[in-house]
Amino acid sequence: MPASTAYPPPPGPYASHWPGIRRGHILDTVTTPSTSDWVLHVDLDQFIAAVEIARHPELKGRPVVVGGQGDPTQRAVVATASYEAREFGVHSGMPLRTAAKRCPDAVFLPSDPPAYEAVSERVMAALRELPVVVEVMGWDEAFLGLSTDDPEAFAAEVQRAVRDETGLSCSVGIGDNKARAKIATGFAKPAGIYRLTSENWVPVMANRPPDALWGIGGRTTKKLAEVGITTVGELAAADPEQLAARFGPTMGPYFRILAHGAGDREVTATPYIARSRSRETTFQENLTDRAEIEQKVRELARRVAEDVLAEGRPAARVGVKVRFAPFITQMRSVTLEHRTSDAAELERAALTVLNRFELSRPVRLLGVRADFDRT
DNA sequence: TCTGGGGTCCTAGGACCC
DNA sequence: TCTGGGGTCCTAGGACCC
Repeated sequence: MPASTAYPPPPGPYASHWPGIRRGHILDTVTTPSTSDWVLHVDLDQFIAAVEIARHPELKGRPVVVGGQGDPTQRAVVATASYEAREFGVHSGMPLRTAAKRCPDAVFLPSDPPAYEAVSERVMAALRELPVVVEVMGWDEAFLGLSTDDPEAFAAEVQRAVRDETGLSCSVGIGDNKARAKIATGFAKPAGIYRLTSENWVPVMANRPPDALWGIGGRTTKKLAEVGITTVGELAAADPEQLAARFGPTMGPYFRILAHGAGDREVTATPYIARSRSRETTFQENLTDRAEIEQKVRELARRVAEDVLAEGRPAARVGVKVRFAPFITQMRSVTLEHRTSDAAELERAALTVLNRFELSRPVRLLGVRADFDRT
């Protein structure tokens, strides 16, 4: 049984998922890249399930569901479902219990993060062998920056390299920036190649719902619908002032920019600097005993302290997260008087913050977070 | 659908200060 | 005191992503 049931991406030096557009940035909304300047987005197909199938070849062709301890009666969710399992409506984030109901014949396997991490490293190493800049975005995806006159041929070479190195299949999106490359990958799946640039952006995207964009999810799509915006095309044509009034001065105009397909095209291999480290646990049985709750917070704080120490920079804030039954989440935090990496001090701070909660309901999750100062 | 774990960034209100 | 206006910091929560 793995000690951890962590889900991708693991803590590590990964790039931010924030597409990186801010007020004041000059945006490239219409230009076509020179023929030799491309962003590729590589995404492994059903990565976790594929790793498991690779080491259990007898599972090939069967519905496979990976998550938690592999026990569908437990409180846990699906990390990845194989394409066969997806046919039954099983998808990532779904409770294992629900997955078992939808697909009773599925094989349930425990999540084994170290195994996925090891395979991921081989994939990334294979990508780095190519004449590209590699920006890792998680266990199973990366952006590549490169120069070529034939991006499709290069994408096929990427697929070949990954398959030869690891036996795994991947999809490749080709774009004139990161946002378009990322979205293109979705159209390439599985095992395909797709190109999305300013040339075909409007015909491909204009009639899709806003959550087809990277950075707009279900909540925002719903709110946009309330003001009559139901497609990417409508969002692209919306009044920035009105969007700012509804979604804030940064997010409002930013959504419109996303709808134009604009975005950052800088791919960087520079190691990522973490802003925070956190640990959290959902309990199989809710906790009600205060002493036990305190004990769990201590344990989490010590694990966070290890991560802080490994980071080599002191923590500046400590936060505690409590999820009460049925599913009410609260967070409290403090700015430390002085920064520290000391486990005892971080533990003490976490307990002080815990004291500010009213622990009158059963607790289903506890979490501890340390924030670093941004420099 | 009884809903994991680890992150990032933005927003908004209040405190506090000049 | 029947109270302006701007700036910054702190904190809690929301949304999104893998």
